[in-house]
Amino acid sequence: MGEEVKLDDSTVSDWEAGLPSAADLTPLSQSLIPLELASAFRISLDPPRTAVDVTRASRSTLSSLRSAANSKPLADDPAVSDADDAKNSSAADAKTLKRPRLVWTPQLHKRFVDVVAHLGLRNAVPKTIMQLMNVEGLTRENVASHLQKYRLYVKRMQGLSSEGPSPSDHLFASTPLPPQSLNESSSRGNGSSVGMPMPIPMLHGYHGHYQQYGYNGYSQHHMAQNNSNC
DNA sequence: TACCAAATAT
DNA sequence: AATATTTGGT
Repeated sequence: MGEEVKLDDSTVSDWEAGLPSAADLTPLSQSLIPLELASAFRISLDPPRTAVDVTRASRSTLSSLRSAANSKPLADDPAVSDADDAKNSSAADAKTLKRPRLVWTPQLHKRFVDVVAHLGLRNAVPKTIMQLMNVEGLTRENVASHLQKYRLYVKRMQGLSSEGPSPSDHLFASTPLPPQSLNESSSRGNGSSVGMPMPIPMLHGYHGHYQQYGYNGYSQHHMAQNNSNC
């Protein structure tokens, strides 16, 4: 109850405003204690950190700040502004960096299903789905992998119509099946029909620029049972 | 290049 | 078990 600390990119940017520039700081990859001193006083030095470590650490920091502010401690946030990241570690490593495994929370999965339903199963391909979901940090591969499983689930469910989902279907079963949306224009190869004025009324909700879907590196353990039914 | 299903890896 | 990655094909 009460006390909601709004924490977004602009807030973080404000904090960063007064800070020394990266050039003024000793790189984290470099030890603050000279080697000789360290050994003289038996100070154990931290192992050297790579740029990847540093980037991961700052992701993690921002991530935990956001989830704390969210009072939604169970789901972390993928959204680490790459605007800032890009300054530090060159643009190249957005690809190079090993992201934590994506966790398909019920919210994230719901968004996925909404988009797929909107496109119709025939037009729903990974790239388009990813774009329409508009979740920062979500990759085409993430979506492709999930889509593959989802298709199997749908096929399985259609085969055995009128039968309840298997107990192993937790996630998929938590979202109603796309009402046979095998519709929509079947043009593959050039999907420019999507994204213009009329389409996608159903994707509400996201006025803000950020999402707090579950991405999240560690602890997949306790994921709360978030079964929101309409 | 994107896509796909299947197999396989983590 | 859930997600990622590889493979071999369109």
